[in-house]
Amino acid sequence: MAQTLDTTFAALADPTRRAILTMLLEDDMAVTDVAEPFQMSLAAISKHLGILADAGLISREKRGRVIWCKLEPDALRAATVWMQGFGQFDPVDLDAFEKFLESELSDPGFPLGENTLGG
Amino acid sequence: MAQTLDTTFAALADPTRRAILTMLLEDDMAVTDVAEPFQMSLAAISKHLGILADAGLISREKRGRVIWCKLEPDALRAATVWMQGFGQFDPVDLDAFEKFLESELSDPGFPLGENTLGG
DNA sequence: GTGTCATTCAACCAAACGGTTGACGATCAA
DNA sequence: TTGATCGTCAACCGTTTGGTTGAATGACAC
Repeated sequence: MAQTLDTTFAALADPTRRAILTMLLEDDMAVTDVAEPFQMSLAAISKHLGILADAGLISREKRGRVIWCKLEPDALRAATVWMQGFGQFDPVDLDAFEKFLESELSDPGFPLGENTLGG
Repeated sequence: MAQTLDTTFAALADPTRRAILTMLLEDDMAVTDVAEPFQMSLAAISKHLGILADAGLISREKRGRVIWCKLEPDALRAATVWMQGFGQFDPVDLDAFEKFLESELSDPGFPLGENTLGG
């Protein structure tokens, strides 16, 4: 909710959190399911989700006893504008990103828990 | 030099370091001159510059007894691609960035040392 | 050489970070 | 009501971060 460049970039600086965002790009997920591929405690994942939510990068909605996590890509807007201003390179190569996502989500992918996703 | 998303985003997460990058966008600068607008020690700024250099976001070249700092915007490429992949919004609004820079660099701008530049 | 300027290094500090465990409140199912 | 599941909270722990100070290095100027 803070929505500052500070919190946005800090949230993105952790590979576990980037991996979570990548998973949520596919579909909304319950907290337990988010935690499943990682070899760390549910409480740790819950903290990461809190940080992502504070940065506005995800939202959480409680339905029954399950909390659903949803990507909020608009939160990246300010940060993207900031970075593009420095980069000044040609239109970003989204094909490269697609390939990156494929290799991350499909194949060996998770379980991770340590360094992954370009970290 | 590390050039990972981890180090890039971590480097960008600090408002002082983003301010330094903004200054370097105007021109190359000596370490002492970089430090001048901030109300913190030269050693602290030197550390920040080290972090930016480790992330590949700046380079440092020694000429005589002066070390010149230079922006290396290409280091933002991987991070920009990553973020754009999530954002999926329309071409980024560079006009907004120009205005942002104006307001940051010209008017009250520095001295800062705490929270600034959208932090 | 002597001094001065530009920058980093080393040691230290408080606060924040990323993780753990165990207890807890809510919700569903029997 | 009892019990299992979902998720967070609270306390703790070791490491990292962002800052300080003072000493050390390197390069110019006299």
